[in-house]
Amino acid sequence: MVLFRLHEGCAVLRLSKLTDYAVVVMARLARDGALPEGRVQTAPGLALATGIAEPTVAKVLKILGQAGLVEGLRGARGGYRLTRPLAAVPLSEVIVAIDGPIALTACVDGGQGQCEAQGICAVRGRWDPVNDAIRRALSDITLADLAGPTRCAPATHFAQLVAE
Amino acid sequence: MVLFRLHEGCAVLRLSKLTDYAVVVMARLARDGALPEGRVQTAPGLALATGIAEPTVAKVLKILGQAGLVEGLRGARGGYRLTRPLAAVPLSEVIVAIDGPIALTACVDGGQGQCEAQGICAVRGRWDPVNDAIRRALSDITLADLAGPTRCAPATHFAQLVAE
DNA sequence: CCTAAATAGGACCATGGGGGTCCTCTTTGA
DNA sequence: TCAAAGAGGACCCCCATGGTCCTATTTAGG
Repeated sequence: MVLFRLHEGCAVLRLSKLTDYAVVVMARLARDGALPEGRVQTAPGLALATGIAEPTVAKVLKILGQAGLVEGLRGARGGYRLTRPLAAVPLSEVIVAIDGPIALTACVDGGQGQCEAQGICAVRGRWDPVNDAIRRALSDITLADLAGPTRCAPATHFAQLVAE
Repeated sequence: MVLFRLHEGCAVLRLSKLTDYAVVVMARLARDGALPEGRVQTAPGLALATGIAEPTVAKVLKILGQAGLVEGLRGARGGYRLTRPLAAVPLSEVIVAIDGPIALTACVDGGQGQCEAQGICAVRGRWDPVNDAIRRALSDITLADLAGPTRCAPATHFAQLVAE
């Protein structure tokens, strides 16, 4: 399972800040019409719109681009746009793009040889139902469910704004 | 959601090592008959049985004791025993005991005033379905599901054993 | 009554992974 | 030809976690 701490020390599950940013940035792209075949939005512009630092926005967009979740157009008048509408992007895909595969323990899928060789790990394999449940929950929710019809800012960055 | 990294860098969701240890230690308590009203098991003994460092085992047991998941008996011939059978302990309770409340973002439950004051966070509140789904998944699985009938070692510690 | 064994409850420190920034190269429209 | 923008890295700092240790308290047993 993923526990999101977000530095408030109140939550066990951690969602990486970058994933939080990614959701916000993609929601902003959708809001501004940067949809497939639509007009693009620049990283500096998205930084201004969301309040997230520009280098960070650029970093997130590059990662999302590698994962195919956004399309980057280079050169002057370049920018980014979504490759799919938000409703077609499960949250799990964003998490995987930013943080990697979703699993609770290292005892998943791979690593069988190790555990069996030692023969002391009876827990091995039993985390699978948990992992599956988590993955399913994350796959059933799309970015359209998270992004409201209006503008938004990341929860984490918001805390920074308040603190300043 | 909770992502368990476990230092292999392959998983997005992170489960804290201490939680991993807690599951293993509690499973060992059950295996050795340290059930409610049963005989107790000492921290040093559990350390030997599980291969986890003794100070770490002691720390985990103290935390579990504060959460009421185990009962500690002081003095000579003292030790720990479970307060409930494993089948009555949802995984979520162990996670909460070790890491704190389970939630994906800080935008949950509390913090309403902040977000509304700023008026820029449209995502707020929309994480709730995700959080609920995760909590539900973690609550539906008990330690009995994770702990096999035989002995076990934590996945993380196991990796250390292999590496050495 | 005294001692040993064990828990309770802290303080304390090191480390590594993530967040964040910056630099260079490439592409492309005007 | 130039400026704007993405692509792809390298790089650094911070702090949360994991791990250890110390002291006080409790208690069985001789």
